[in-house]
Amino acid sequence: MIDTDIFKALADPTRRKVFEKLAGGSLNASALRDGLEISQPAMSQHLAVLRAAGLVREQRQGRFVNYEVDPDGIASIGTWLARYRAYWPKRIEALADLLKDMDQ
Amino acid sequence: MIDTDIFKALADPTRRKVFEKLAGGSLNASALRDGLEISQPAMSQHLAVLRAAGLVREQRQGRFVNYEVDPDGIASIGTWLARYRAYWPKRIEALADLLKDMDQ
DNA sequence: GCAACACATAAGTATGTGCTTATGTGTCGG
DNA sequence: CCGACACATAAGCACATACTTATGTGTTGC
Repeated sequence: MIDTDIFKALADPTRRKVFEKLAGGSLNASALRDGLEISQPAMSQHLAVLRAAGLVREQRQGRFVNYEVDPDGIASIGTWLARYRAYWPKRIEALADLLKDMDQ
Repeated sequence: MIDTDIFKALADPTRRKVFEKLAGGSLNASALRDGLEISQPAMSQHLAVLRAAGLVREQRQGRFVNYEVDPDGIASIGTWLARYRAYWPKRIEALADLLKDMDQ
């Protein structure tokens, strides 16, 4: 299950913080570290998990590796969530149609 | 973090299957078992996790306990996902406004 | 009342996860 | 070239998780 990897990846608070940082723009592994109190290997491992889940993608630039949000991961969550649209507040049932568009 | 509980709960494939079953309508713990090869205690424990995460709510009926999807849990995921709307396909950027409505 | 039922909880165990320290791989500047 | 740098990987360890078997709690029908 690809969903398993995605949800597992997001189940860790540190990884969600990293992901949120990347949502603000592309950053390399070192830049991602400051603010968060985390060792270099730990960050590297977290990024590997996010990458394997399809939530993040990397782009080598010399000796730096730039990470950015992978829209495919976000889209997967959207698709999963769309299956339960019956339980979203009624006001936004129009959402269903929009999500259907997204699947194509 | 409430998000941690939600993502952890959904990271388990069995729990996602249970949740999907409940999305089809309210069911008691025994009814949830058939189809899935899972012991009674294991199901009970999974339901406790889903309940603690706010994804599911229970309703005692005599000696049965009826479970159903809790819309609050679904809404929480929607709210989380809304923060990354910049990375959704452009076509559904209108989604952002709809999600904003949901927060109230 | 009491046996069968529906479910929860306790305790033990195997496996998974996230960290650590140590080391490896590739790149850059002088 | 070579030392400093940016990052990945390996191995070990503490703790969490998902299961098991056994037992507890409350409800129902006879």
